[in-house]
Amino acid sequence: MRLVEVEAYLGASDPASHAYRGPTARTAPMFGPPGRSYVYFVYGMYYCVNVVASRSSVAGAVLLRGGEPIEGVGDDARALAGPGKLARALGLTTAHTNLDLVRSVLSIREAPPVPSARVVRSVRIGLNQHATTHEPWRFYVRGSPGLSRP
DNA sequence: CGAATGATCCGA
DNA sequence: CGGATCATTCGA
Repeated sequence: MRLVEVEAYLGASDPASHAYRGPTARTAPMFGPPGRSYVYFVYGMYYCVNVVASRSSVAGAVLLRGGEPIEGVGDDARALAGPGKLARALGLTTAHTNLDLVRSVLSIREAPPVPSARVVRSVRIGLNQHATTHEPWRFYVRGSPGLSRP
């Protein structure tokens, strides 16, 4: 798949982040080395996949919120549209948390750059409590069918 | 809009 | 321990 929507989460400075109140068993990967996965279970039925993106001991990760299928014709264009659906389509669960994404079963690779005119930067969505950060830490490809919100 | 559905975390 | 919470999704 091709990633078309992501959101950034930091640590102590980001009230909306799972890492806001320090490390726990669940959020430990967020405080570990970059390039690993952080997968968690929400709402009793969905998993969400993150890529840890800051150096060890500094919390920071990127939530994968949307993707477009690129292999397998006839794929539902919206099968990866949303963090819960993306994790489900990839078959990822908490069993896949804290895995090395560079040299492991999963791999994230560089792709031809998306023209910057098609990249939109906005505020994060789906956040409840906390004065949700007003920082524009959500990035997505304009018009993609793989977005969590069409 | 609200239900589904269960792990997690904090406060007591 | 108990209950409030939740970075979601789907269907009325």
